[in-house]
Amino acid sequence: MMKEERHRLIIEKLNRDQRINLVDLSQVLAVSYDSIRRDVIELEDKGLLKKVHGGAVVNSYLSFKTTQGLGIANDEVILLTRKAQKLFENTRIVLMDGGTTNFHIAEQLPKNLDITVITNSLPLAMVLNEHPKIETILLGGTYYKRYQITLSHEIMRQLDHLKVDLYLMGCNGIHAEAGITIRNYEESLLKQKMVWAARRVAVCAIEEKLNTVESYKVCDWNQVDALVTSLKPSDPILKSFRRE
Amino acid sequence: MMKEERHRLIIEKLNRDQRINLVDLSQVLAVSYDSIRRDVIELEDKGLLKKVHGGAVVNSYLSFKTTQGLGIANDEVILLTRKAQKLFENTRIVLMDGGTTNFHIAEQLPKNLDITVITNSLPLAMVLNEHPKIETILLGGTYYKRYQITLSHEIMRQLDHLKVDLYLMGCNGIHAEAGITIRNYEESLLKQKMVWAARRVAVCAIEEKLNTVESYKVCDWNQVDALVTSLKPSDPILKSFRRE
DNA sequence: GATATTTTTGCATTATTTTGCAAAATAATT
DNA sequence: AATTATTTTGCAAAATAATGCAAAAATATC
Repeated sequence: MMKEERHRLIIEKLNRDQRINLVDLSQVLAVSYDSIRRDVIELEDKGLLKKVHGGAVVNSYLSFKTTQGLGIANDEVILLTRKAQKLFENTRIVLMDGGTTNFHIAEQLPKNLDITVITNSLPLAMVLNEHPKIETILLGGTYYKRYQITLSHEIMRQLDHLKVDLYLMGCNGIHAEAGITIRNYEESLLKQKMVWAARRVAVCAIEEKLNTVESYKVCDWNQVDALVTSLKPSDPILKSFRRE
Repeated sequence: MMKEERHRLIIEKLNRDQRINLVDLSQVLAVSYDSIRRDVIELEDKGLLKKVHGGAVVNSYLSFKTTQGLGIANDEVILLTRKAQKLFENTRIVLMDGGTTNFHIAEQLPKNLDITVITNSLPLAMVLNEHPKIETILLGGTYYKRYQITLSHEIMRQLDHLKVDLYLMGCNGIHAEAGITIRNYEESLLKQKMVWAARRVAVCAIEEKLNTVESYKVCDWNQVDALVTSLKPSDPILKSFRRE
């Protein structure tokens, strides 16, 4: 039996029973305990289940559905979140705003990472419940249900007094000429301020955002210090973004 | 049976019965008394219940983790939330803090209610996603994962400039002599400020909170303008709370 | 089609976690 | 004060997890 097929069966059984047991599974699927264990590790990496001693349980077993509307990470996003982890090295205070990409990056941060995350995204703050060592600070303001973030003048004022090591920016469009653009005016103002408050700015984006332009500009491309994508650095799509 | 599965069953039973007994549980789940006791300790660490001599009771700050995924509020809470709706008549701006009771009240508000809710509770803000006409303002600050609320000096300052029509206060203990009390010091300071910022203060509480006292005092009983419980107004338990 | 390369698998060994037990300490009850 | 119930603590056995390694299988390359 092939690995992919086992993965499918494991997820199916998990959805039926809410939990699975590794020993049972290895017998039912007639492969070694180790293979099942490795399958479960892979599925956990993809965020499809939560491994526990003796088996696995569905991801939201005892946790609030923060993923409401945020969807399950696909392979491209998983690769992206993996690569993004390097940004957190030698970093103490990180600013992260909304968006699915940032959400998944936060979700996959190492459980013992000891940093401070400042955010205006409610789902992002809540997903960090599972990371006991991360200190989370939530920026207050009017709550925008659609994007599940807060926005306010108050935040602008708070950012005046802040200098963070890294700003992980979510965005809609990235273009070498047009710079970073998004779809919401209010949010673009906030992001400008966040760029200002950060020593280093990073953008993590899936392929479809590259070389696209949206309505409101946040900053120029040269104000971004790092771009993380799922592509190989040599990919021709990235050509226009190369500097020097 | 796996540990995680027991945890789920314990929380489920706790939500049904309001309290559980360790000896019974160890028989029902067919594991040793010690294992159950250790389970309960772990669940208490997660803030999902409160351990008492010989068993455990629901934690009023029971994170919505549980209520969301694992079944629904019980009859007492449903009756309470029904009655609480009346508080929102002729009200434009409401301050609501954390706690399951407030969460359920917010969840059950009429879909077309047109008010502004100011809160420091993330689950409460998110549950209002389903109420398109309610404007939500989130108070920012350090995020307390355990209670899923924010706390900060910043909030105190913001409340200085605020006068709301109604403050719906969550609490742990209500007593005619000792007043309103809770278990967390920082939070008690915030609640004091919220009382100050409100023209009218209401407390919604399940029966077990009546006539109990916790560590930190928020205010005197006579500072509370309305008490909503699942009991009939004539119930003898409410005798000491009667005024006039 | 044969060979090299990578991926997957099962096994053995070594940690780690979980579990149940029993003695001692503490709290509740009469 | 005596009795009973519950909690705490340390410990050893059992179950499970992690790791490194080599054989087998699948895939790519020539």
